[in-house]
Amino acid sequence: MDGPKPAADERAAPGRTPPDAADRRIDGIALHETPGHLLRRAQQRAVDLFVQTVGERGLRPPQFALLLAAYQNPGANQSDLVRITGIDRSTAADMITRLAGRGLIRRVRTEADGRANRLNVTAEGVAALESAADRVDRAQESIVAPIPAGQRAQFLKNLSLIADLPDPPAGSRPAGPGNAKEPNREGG
Amino acid sequence: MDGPKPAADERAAPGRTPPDAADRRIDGIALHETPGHLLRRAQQRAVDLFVQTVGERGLRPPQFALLLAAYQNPGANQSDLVRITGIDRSTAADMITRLAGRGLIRRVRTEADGRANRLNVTAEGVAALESAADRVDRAQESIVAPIPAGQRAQFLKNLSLIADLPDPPAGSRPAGPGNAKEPNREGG
DNA sequence: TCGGTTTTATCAGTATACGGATCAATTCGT
DNA sequence: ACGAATTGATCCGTATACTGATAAAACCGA
Repeated sequence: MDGPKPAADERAAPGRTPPDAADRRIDGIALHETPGHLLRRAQQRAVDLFVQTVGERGLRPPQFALLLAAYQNPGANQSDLVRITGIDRSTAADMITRLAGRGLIRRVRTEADGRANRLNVTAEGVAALESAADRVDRAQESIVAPIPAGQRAQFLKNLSLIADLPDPPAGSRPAGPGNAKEPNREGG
Repeated sequence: MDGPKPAADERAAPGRTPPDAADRRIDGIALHETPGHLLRRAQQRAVDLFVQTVGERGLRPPQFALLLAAYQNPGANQSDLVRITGIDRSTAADMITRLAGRGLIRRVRTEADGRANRLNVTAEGVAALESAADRVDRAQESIVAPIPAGQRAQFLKNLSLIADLPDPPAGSRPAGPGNAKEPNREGG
C-alpha cells in the first residue's frame, strides 16, 4: 500500500512530446532524497513538535521567535526584528498586528524617527514567553532526538551553513531564458 | 547597524511578573542556535535557490513536487499524492485547482470510486517537468553546496531522520494544561 | 533650503500550510 | 439490505511567506 500500480501508458494525453530520454530524466528525480524536499518535511515535523510541546496561548514558532527577539532586543523596531528573525517584512507586520491584538506586544511610534515602531513586549507577552521557555527547550531537543547524539552538533553546524547562505540580492538572475520571477502567468 | 543597544530597563510595562530567574531562562534561548529556527531559515534559502534556478513557468517547490508525484504515480488520487508529497490535504486541493487552471494537470472522476479524483498530468505539465528537471537537479546541488562534500550524505541521512518522524496522530496530546490545539482564542 | 534618495512601514495580491466542518460515496457489521 | 463508520474531497478560517506598490519620514548632496 505504498503506491498505486496502474498501467504505465496513461501518464499524459499523448499527441505531444513523446519523450523517452526525458522520461528517464524526470523519473530519475527521487523526491524523497532531494535536499529541498527533506528540508521542507523536516521543518513540518519541527513545527509539529513545537506546537505539540509548547501549545501555550497558541504561540507558533514564528510568533515565539518574533516575541523573543522583541524581548531580547528592547528598543528594536520592526526592521531590526526582521533582520534578527529572518521573517519577511510584510509577514512581520501582519504578525505584529495579530500579536498586538492579543495584547502580547505594543507598537510605539518612535519619537526620534517618525517612521519606525518601537516594539514593547507587554507583561502578558513576557508571561507567555516565560511559560513557554521550558517547553520550547524540550521541543528543540525532541527535534534532534532522532539523530545520534554524537552527530547533532555537526548536523546543526551544517544546517547553519545552509541557513546562512546569502539572500538573493533581488537582482542576481544570471543570463537565463524563462528565468523571470513572475508568480504565475495564467489568464483565468 | 547590527543591533540596537538601548537601556535595559524598558523591556515591558512593569506591574506584573517582575522575574529575574525567568528572565535568565528566556534570555538563555539563543534563537540562532535552535534546531527549529535553523530548519526554518535553511528551508527559506532552499526555496530561494529553487525559484532562482528553476523559475520555469513559475513552478514552485511544492508545485513541482506535486506535479512530479502525479507524473511518477499515474492513477494516483489526491490522497495518494498527499501521502507521497507530505502536502496537506487542503493545500493539495488548492494547488491542484491552480495547476489545473494553468493546464498542467487534470482531475478525472474515478469510475470505480465515485469519491476519488485521478490526476492526469497534461502534455503541458509533462513539458514543464521536462524543462525543469535539469535545473531542479542543479538547485538541489546548490542547497548542499556549502556543506563539505564528505559530510553531505551523512547530513541528508540525519535530515531524513527528522523528516521521517511520525505525524502526530491527531489525538496524542499528553495530560498537560493549556495544551489544547486551538489556533488562537481571542475574539476579534 | 531644495530635491533626490533611502529607510520604515503598510497594503494588495498570491501561494503555501493546517485544522475543522461538511458532503458524497464507499465499506462494514449485523 | 440497512444504518454506522470510514474515506475522499471540498470549503472556511486563519497563519505564514513573499513580491510589488505606495506613503511617510528621514537623510543627504548641492
